[in-house]
Amino acid sequence: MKKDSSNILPYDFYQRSNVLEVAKDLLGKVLCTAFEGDLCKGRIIEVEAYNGKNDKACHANKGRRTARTEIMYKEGGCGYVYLCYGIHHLFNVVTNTKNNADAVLIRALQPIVGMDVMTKRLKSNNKKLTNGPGILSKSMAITTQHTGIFLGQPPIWIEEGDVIVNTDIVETTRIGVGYAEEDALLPWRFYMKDNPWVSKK
DNA sequence: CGGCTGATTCGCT
DNA sequence: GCGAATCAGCCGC
Repeated sequence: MKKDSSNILPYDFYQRSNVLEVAKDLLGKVLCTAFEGDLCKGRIIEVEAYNGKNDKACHANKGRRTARTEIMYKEGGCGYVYLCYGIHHLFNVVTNTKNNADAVLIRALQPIVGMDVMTKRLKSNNKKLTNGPGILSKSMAITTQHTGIFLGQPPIWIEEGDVIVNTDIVETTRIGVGYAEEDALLPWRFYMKDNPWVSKK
């Protein structure tokens, strides 16, 4: 039997100091959005960790602050959404405490609720709805205007998922961060082994 | 201020 | 398998 709203993740889940731990724990959790009455839910299948000022792949590397990255310095539990390649809205979860600019990029979901709405939002057909960071944001209707909002209530929140059993977690390098020199080699991408919703192949 | 690059995706040469 | 779409941030002039 499912519980109701009480299974929304508490903020102390996000505010732990080890972003790798939070990233792995987010696998299997359920990302939810509710815009204009359209409820959508997706199980988190794939994530990447970004470790604030010590990570050359992170926008907040060396403590950089701009209007965009300012969100990552907030306390854990809010969303950081930014525009990539001028087109795609990428959704991250801010972790750690205030002024520790860590974040977890949500890279892929397994749709659970609202596939019809997602399909309508994408316009283009015969594609998977949520197997990449840009496309999942589009399916869930998340945009840069939602950056900075907290994830404890509608329109965007994250719920407990089923307990993960008999599923291996693959740890490997992050995607598209070749510019990060030695940090590009860190095994900070996590996904469920053999899950068909993982991005790329 | 111009030019380049990117945590990507889609469509077609 | 390559390039366009198209914008925020950074660096050099």
